[in-house]
Amino acid sequence: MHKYSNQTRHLLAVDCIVFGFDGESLKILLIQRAFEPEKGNWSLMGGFVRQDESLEQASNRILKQLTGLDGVYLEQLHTYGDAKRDPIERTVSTAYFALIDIYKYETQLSNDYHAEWFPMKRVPKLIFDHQEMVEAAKRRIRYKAALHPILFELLPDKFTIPQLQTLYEAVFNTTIDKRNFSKRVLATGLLIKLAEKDKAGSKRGAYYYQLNKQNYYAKFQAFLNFIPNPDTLSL
Amino acid sequence: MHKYSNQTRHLLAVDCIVFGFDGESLKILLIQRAFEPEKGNWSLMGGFVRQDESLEQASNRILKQLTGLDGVYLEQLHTYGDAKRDPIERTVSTAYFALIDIYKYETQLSNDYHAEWFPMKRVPKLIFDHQEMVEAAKRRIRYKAALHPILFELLPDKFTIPQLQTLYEAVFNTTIDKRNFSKRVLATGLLIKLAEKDKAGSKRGAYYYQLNKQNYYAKFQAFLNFIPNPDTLSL
DNA sequence: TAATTTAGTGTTGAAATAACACTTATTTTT
DNA sequence: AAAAATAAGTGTTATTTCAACACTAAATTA
Repeated sequence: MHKYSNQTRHLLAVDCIVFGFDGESLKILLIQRAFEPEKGNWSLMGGFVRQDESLEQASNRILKQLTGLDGVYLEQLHTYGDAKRDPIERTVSTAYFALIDIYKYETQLSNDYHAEWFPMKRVPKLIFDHQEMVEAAKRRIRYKAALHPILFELLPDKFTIPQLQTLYEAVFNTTIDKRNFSKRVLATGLLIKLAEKDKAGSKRGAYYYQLNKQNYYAKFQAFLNFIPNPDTLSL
Repeated sequence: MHKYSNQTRHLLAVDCIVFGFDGESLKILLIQRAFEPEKGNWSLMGGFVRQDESLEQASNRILKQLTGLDGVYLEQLHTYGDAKRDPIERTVSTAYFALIDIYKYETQLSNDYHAEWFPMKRVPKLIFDHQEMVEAAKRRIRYKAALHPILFELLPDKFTIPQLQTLYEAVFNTTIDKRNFSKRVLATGLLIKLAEKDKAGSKRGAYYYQLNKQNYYAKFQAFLNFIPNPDTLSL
């Protein structure tokens, strides 16, 4: 029995903007919608919120369905509540953005959902207001990454400084002086240098680093100023 | 007729965290809940989202009901969707925070809603998860105000630099050197000095300033670094 | 063994920031 | 009418941070 009688009830959904980094560019995982309307068109992965499920549970469930991954960095982005945003029936949707290690993504799932990675710069036309959600997610990841060390979530456990720099350059669509960059990131105290080298990326090989988890959690909220002149970039 | 059949429908609400500044401390407007459960206990002002109303429309409607104000600075904070957050019946609530000029607030409305201003540091126990919403709003206003000029929304059209400084000191719970503060804010190019003085606050009187609206909108998104060492403050 | 490729590192000038104290205008008190 | 009290307003300097800049080292390939 409903106890707040007389109040309208609404459909509630979550949509996930999934970011990955392939060493080259920042990418977003999209699916081809399986049903009408807009069947076959590109869309974010989403789903309805169930009766006894929190929004976080719903988004984690949907993310797991799509990627096979658990325990992913997931952050609530914004709730989209325009009465006309879904042409079928009014649906309010909370968008979450996720940062995953693209190499942990289970690619066989791509087939199930007709999923595909698109470079951030070449996102196709999307259904409903998903375009707007993606734009907001792009702004948010840049905003947040300029101040907090979230981009490590996109890398594997072991990574090199040149890889990290390429990631920052991709996210901010800029180039950074490598001497200044390495000084800056090492000064955060977030990195632990390993003895091992990555021999794949270059002839000489670059040392692997891993996150100092303790410092990472401790300093996460501080303004780290990872990026020179965030002002001058169009965030 | 429902077209996404089989999907659960949910109650949807908005709750508003209303900030004001009385020249002394940052305050939050709370109401005494008018009905059971928790009747008479302190609560945020909120209400259900109607059938054909967006979340923005709902929050503006509720804010107007409570304060008499239109066109207020209103920003979506977060959506709270825990299945058990409302003990009566599952309700998902999107929290908005509002910044108002406390002297434009129509105080006769206080009676209708048993509303009262509470200093940010002395917020009473609140119903449901409203405490958590208020904490999130406090973090957000600091985070945002450290980088963007939102606090002007709390001041009247004409204000003095000492008033502005008191506001920043209240929000960040710190003291700021007044020479450095005035250099910093004047350097933003956001202020226009008026010929008139405010004679109320001091014997000598302080010059009034007003916002340069054009620069305000143009520079709003830039990282203005309004606050020295935002790191060292517990944001 | 010479050539190629990418990793790794230090210094210096410029700009931003933080620390600091006195004078001025006005009102209130004596 | 003069003195005291109060808050406003303003500049300089040392320190820190930031941006600009180029060569050497390690390993592979030709």
